[in-house]
Amino acid sequence: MSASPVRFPSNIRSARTSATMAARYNFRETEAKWQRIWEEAKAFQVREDPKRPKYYVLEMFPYPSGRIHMGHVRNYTLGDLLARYKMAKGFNVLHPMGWDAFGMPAENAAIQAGIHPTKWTYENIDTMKAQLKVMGLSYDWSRELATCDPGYYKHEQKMFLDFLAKGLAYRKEGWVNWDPVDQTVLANEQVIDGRGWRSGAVVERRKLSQWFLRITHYAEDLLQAIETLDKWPERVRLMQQNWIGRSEGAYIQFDVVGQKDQRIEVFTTRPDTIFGMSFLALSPNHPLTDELAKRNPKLAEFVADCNRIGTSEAELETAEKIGFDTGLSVAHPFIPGKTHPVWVANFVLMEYGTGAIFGCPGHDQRDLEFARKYGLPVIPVICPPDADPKTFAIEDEAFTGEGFAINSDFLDGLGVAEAKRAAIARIESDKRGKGAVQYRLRDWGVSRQRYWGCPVPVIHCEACGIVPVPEKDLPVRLPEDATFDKPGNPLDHHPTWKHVDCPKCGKKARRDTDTFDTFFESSWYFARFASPHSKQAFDRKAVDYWLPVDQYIGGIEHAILHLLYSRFFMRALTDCGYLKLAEPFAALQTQGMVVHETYRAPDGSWLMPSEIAKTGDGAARRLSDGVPVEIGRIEKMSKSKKNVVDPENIIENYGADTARLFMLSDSPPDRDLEWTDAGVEGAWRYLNRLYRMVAEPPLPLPPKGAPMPNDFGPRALAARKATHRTIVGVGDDIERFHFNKAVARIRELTNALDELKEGGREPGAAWAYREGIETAVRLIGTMAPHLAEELWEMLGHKETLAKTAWPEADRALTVEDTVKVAVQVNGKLRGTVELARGAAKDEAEKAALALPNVTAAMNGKAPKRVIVVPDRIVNVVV
RNA sequence: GCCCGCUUGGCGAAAUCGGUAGACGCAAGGGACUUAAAAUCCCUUUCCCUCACGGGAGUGCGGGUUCGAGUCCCGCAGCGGGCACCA
Repeated sequence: MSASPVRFPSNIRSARTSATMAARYNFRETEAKWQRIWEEAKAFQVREDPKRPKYYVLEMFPYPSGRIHMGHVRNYTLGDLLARYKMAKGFNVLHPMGWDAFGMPAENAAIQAGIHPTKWTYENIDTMKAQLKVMGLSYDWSRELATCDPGYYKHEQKMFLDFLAKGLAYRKEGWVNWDPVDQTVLANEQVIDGRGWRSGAVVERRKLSQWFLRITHYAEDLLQAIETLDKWPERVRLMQQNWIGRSEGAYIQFDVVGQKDQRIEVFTTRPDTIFGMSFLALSPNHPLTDELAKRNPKLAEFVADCNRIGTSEAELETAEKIGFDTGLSVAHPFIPGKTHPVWVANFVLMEYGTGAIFGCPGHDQRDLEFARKYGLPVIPVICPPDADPKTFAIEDEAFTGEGFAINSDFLDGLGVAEAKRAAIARIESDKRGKGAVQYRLRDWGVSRQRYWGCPVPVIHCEACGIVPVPEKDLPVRLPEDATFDKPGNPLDHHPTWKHVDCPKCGKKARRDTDTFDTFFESSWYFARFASPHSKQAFDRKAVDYWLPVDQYIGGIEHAILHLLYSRFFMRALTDCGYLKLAEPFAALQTQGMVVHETYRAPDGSWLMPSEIAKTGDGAARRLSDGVPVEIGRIEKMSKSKKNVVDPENIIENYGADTARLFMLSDSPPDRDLEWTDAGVEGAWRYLNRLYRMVAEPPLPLPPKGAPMPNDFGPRALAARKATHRTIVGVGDDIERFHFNKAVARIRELTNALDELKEGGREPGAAWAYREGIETAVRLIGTMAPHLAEELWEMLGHKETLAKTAWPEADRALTVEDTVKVAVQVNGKLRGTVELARGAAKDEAEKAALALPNVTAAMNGKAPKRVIVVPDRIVNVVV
C-alpha cells in the first residue's frame, strides 16, 4: 500500500514532529501493535453460541471502486463503535465485511483502460482491504466474501432457478435506453440530457425481452410489515410506503363509439369524479395505440416522439405534457348519449394500472393542465364544503380536497368516500368493471446486457424454450477471455461461450447472455455472512442464530431499492425453503454524507484541498503558484469537484484513532459531516490530552484495584459523580446513536477530572482521578480503540479492552438531591431557585414568588395563575 | 414533476416528554509559560443597548395553538436524497 504524497499546512507538520518532545503518544507504533495483538488473539472471530445473546452489526458493504473514501470511513467507524460497545455489554457480536464486487465501473475500466474486470476488481479489493485493516476495525475477516466469486454467485443462480420454478421469476418485455450509435443498452446514469454519454447520440426507448422478479406478489406484505420496522427511521418507512403506493380505486370499461365489442379499460382512484370526465387518455405504449398508429402515420410519429424520452420516471414526469387526438370516442358509462374523445397522452404510463385513464380536469391537476392546453371541457363535480355549488368553478387549480358531489346524477350530495363506494357499486352492477386495489410497485427487472455480473443460468432452446441449467452444472461461470473492444454485451460477442447443447433435448441451443442486476447480490449477502463457507447457500442453524441483522448502517440513498429488494428476497427465499425470515434488518441507521468546501482556480478548474492553503483572512491560495483560489460551496466529496480528502493520508499523518474520533465528534451520524482540517486537529489534540492525563497524571495514582477510600472531599465527590453520570449518559447516547453527544460527554468528564488538580490534597482525590480516567479510557475504547488499549495497559490492566466489560454506574452517584428550577413571569425567564428534588408544588411556588426579580417583573399585580412543573419550571401569569 | 428530509451563534452542534436556547468542540480575541516559536494551560466569546446592575431581541421566513414553541399545526423559501439499468 502506498501513500500518495500530500502537502500539509506547515503547522500540522510541526504539530506532529514536536510531538516527540515530552511524554508523547506514538500513534504509528501503538496502532500497529494493537492491530497485531487483536489479530493474533483472533479477538473478533465469532461462532454461534446459543448460551449468549447475539448481536449482528452490519455496515453496507462497499463496491471495490479502487480506494477507501471518507464515506466508507464514516460508515465503518459508526459500525465499529457499536460493535465494540455491544461486545463490552456481553453480546456475541457478528461484525463482518465483504465486497459488492459486480458492477459497471469494472466493465468501464476494461473498456477504457483494457484491464480485465476480474483483475481490476481483485486488485481494488486488495488495496481497500489493506486500507480497512489500518483503521483497526473489529471485523471477523474470516467471513470476508466477494460477490464476483463463483462460489458466491452459484448460490444466487440456484436461487433464481428456484424462483423460476415457483413462478417468482418470469420473462416479459421491458423498456431499455438504446444507444443507436454504440448499439448498446445504457443505464439511466449513462443518459445525459437524452443522449448517450459516449456516443452523444439521441437515446431511444426500446423493448427487450427480459427477466423479472415478481416482487409485486409480496406488495401487500411488504407494505403491512413496514409497521413492524419500528427501529427504522420514520422517513425511510414513509418512502417505502409511498414507493409501494397502494391505492384503492376501480377498473372501468368504456365502450368505443361505433365499434361493437371494442372496450377500453381504465384504472382510476377517483371513480367518484366519473361525471366530471372530459376525455380518455391512452399511454403511447398502449396496445390500442399501437394498433391505431399502424393506420395513422401522424400518430406513429407522435408515439415515436414520446419514445425519445428516456426510461426514467423523472424524465417522463418533467417532460412537457403532450397529447394526440385519435379521433375515436367513448361513451360515458352513466350518461346516455354522452361521448368523450380518446387521446394519447405522454404522461400516461403503461406500467401503472391499465395504461389508460379517464381525464377529470376539475379534480386532477395534470388532467386540468392537459384540458386547458387542448381546449377540453372542465366540469366541477366535487364541491368544497364551504362553497356554493351553483357558483363553484375551477380556475387554475384542480380541487382535490374533501367535499360533496355535484353535477353527478345519482352521486349528488355524497361525500368523496361515499361517492366512491356508490360509483363502484354501480360500475359492478352494470358489469363495467370492479373495485380494485392497485400498487405503484412494479416487478423488478433483473436482466442486464453486460459482462461483469452474475450470468443468468438459463438456456434458450428452439425446441424446448426456456431450459434451466441443471444444478450439477452450476455455477455458470463468466468466461475469462471476454473482449471489451467493441460496444454491446461481451457475453453475446463471445465466440463460443453462449453455444451449448440443450440439457433437455441435446440439440444446439444458446445460453442467456444477460447478467443479473447487481442489487441481486446485495439482496442476500447479509445472510451469507452467517455461514460464508457453507456448501449450501445458508447453513440453517447459523442463519437462524445470527439473523436478522440487529443494526444495519448505511447511506440514505439506499432507503428504497436495496432495502426493499432485500426484504423481498427474504420472503422469496423463505417461500423457497432456504430460511425462515421476513425482515432482514431489525434496525436501520442512515448516515449522512461527508462534505467539503470546493476550490476553483482562476481558470475555472477544480482544485483538491491538498493543492491549496488557507490564508489568515479566510481566503485561499494555490500552493504551487500562490494564485488566489475561489472558495466554493460545501458539497458531497466527489472526484469531479476534486473536494476529496484521502483517508489514507489522514491516517498516515494523524493515525486511525484521530480520523475515527473526528468522524464521531460534532455531527450526529445521520447528518452531513463537513470535513475540516481544524476538526481533525481538534480530535488529534484531544487524544494527546488523554494520553498525558494517563502518562503524566496530576496526582500520584493509587495502584490498580486499590480499595475505595471511605471519605471523599467535595471536589473528589464531584469528580466521582461526573464519572458515574458519564457512564450512564454515554451508554444512553450510544444506544440512541447520538455518538457526537457521547464524545462530548467524555470530554466533559475529562474537563471535570482537571478540577482535581486544584483539589489534589482532598481525601480520595487520587482515587477518584483513577476511577475517572479509567472510565474515560474504557468509554472511548469504542471510538479510539488503539489509544484506549495502550492507556488501559499503562493503567496496569493485563486483559485487553476488547475483552473488558462495560462499566457499571453507581446509581447513588448519578442523582443530585437538589435541582435548579427556572422561574418565569408570563413566560419570560426572571430567575432560578434551588429546590430539593421533588419539592412540593406550593413550596416551589412560594420560593419563586419570593424572588426579588420576580416581584419586580410582576409590577405589583397579583398572580392570575401559577403553573408549576416539579423540578423544572414555575411560570407566574399576571 | 412526484415522494422524503434538512435549516439553531463567525462555524460543527446540544436542548430525551412542549418547560432556563447555545452543552461539547472549532475559530477568534486576551493572558500565562518560553530567548523565541510550537505544544500546553487560564480567561472572554449569540446579537443589540449599558461603565456596571440590568434590559431587549433571537432557533430560515409568515401565520396559528399554548401559561409557555427550536420542539406541535398551516403556508412559504432555500438546500439535499430518491424516482425502478450508478452502487
